[in-house]
Amino acid sequence: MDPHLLRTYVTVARLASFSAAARELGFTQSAVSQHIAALEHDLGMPLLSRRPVAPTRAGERLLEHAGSLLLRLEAARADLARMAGEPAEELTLAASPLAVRPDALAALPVSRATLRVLPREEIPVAVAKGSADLGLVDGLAAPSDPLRLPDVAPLTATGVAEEPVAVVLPDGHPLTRRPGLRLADLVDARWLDAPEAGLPLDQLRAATATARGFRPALRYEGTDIRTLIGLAAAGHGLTLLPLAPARAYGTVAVPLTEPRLVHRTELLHTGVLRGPAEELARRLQSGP
Amino acid sequence: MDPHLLRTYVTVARLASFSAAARELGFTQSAVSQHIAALEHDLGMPLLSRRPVAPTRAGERLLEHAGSLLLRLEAARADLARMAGEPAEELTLAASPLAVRPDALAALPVSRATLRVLPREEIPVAVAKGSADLGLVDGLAAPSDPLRLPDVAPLTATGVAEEPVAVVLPDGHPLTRRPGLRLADLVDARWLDAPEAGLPLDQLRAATATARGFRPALRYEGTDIRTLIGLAAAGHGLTLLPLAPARAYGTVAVPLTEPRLVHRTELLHTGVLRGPAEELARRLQSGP
DNA sequence: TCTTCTTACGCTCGGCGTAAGTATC
DNA sequence: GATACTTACGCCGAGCGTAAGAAGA
Repeated sequence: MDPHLLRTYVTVARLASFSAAARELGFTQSAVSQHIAALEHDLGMPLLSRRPVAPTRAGERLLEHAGSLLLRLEAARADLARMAGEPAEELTLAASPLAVRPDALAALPVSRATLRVLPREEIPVAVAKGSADLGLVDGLAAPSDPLRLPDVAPLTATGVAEEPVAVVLPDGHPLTRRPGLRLADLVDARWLDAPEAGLPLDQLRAATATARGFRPALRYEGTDIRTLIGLAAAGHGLTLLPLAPARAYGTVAVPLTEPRLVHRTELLHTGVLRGPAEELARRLQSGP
Repeated sequence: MDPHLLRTYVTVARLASFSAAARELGFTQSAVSQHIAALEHDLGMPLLSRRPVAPTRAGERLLEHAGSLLLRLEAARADLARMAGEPAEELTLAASPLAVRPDALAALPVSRATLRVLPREEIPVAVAKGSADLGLVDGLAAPSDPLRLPDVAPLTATGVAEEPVAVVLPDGHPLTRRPGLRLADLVDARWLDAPEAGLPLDQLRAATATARGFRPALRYEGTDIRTLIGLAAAGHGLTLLPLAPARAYGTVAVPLTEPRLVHRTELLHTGVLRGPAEELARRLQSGP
């Protein structure tokens, strides 16, 4: 279970070829063969079927383990490396689309900073790997509950903002008049499926015992919120957004009152913060 | 960052001695010295201060990473090993104290089974490492929300039971008459601190923005629920328990209505279930 | 027959133990 | 000076590449 062997294993599995993996890793194909043989011998079972090269059942399972193992290994190295060098002049902030609020933008230093917008799940990974110094993630949670983040490495999360969530309705929709909406009112509605730009609807599923999942309508794969709101306003389906951006373009959005959920933003970082990263973190936390 | 080196490192750090670690690991003390030197060279920084042997700041951080890393490595091996051998006759069920309900006990096979009661946090670890085939964990959650479990390895969790939670009150307590209690009514109360037997109060803290933590009273370190109830009935402090056990001994317990939380029990297992484990899992899931 | 993985074999280097060295209590 | 970690050095084995072998398309 040497990480080197695991690394070759996942590469072989991904490329479905010993020789291609060898090229990518800079080994001879013989070495790759020996790696796999060693791993299979160590675990006492075949991991790959040959011709065509495909993981066995056990191999599939190993891939799940290996992924997070190698990620954590990389995270540990990156974390320690950050402690060694000097405070680092340049700064990278990774944020999910809805986590970027005006006050966060105001806190950014004018130069030597990069703002990288990524899908929600990739934020913790980016911070863990060290490809970002700080992360801003958003999500749905009960008021003052922490977000459910995949713990990909020992990261520290601190809440920086909470605000109500609202359902964006097309102009003239019958529910427009209401001051607040319950999710139960909307079980028959069609929802926009926007995994990158919108809020994760699957977190709502648990809350609504009545609804057996959400009926998806159009799917939007971009990260632009304005487009998402446009789609909702055009009647392609409902979408859930934090109240402020939901109403930013003059669209009609009604707060969601039941279940009681808030849009929460958390700041993610590793153990020690120094230099510009520390400065930015302080400003983001005291910001709103 | 070879796992062998990490293992040596955590051992040295734990024992605060190179030579003691060498004895425990079956190496010469010279080899241990070389391991640490190799690790420090690889990461480019000192990890341990010598005389006395103690982790540096970076070393402390590495310990956090190394712990979960080695655990996951062990979990991966155990998981794969379980897929290889035959379905295994003996069966071990690890459960937290409050997860063991009468219906779970009824589902247990009469022989060749072990029921191991452990503190809540150790259940996922036991299942991951393979020292238990199945796990039953309990905790507090919003209705039909999954529990927040530390993801120590790719485990599958399925809900098996949910029931109301109640506050155990001493006889004659002023709040006894009420049909239901809100946590806000109880912020001034003293709570029993029973991390192993009781429910995790820290999960409540987030829910009560008003209360700045709970005022702890007596601390109980055992796992026996009857004792815990006895302490509460004797007026040593309040305690939170699932409704049924809370009232099992004729004690006064009032359901908690706000925040809306349930006592949830989940079944934990790894990817594939075979033999008696599969049988038991099915019975536990359909049980209540 | 060509491609692709496996096996044989030799070489090199990593890693362990023995033993000598060094620093701290 | 005793204890505990480090360094020197030699030996063995792990792991890589070259090259030959086997098996499927």
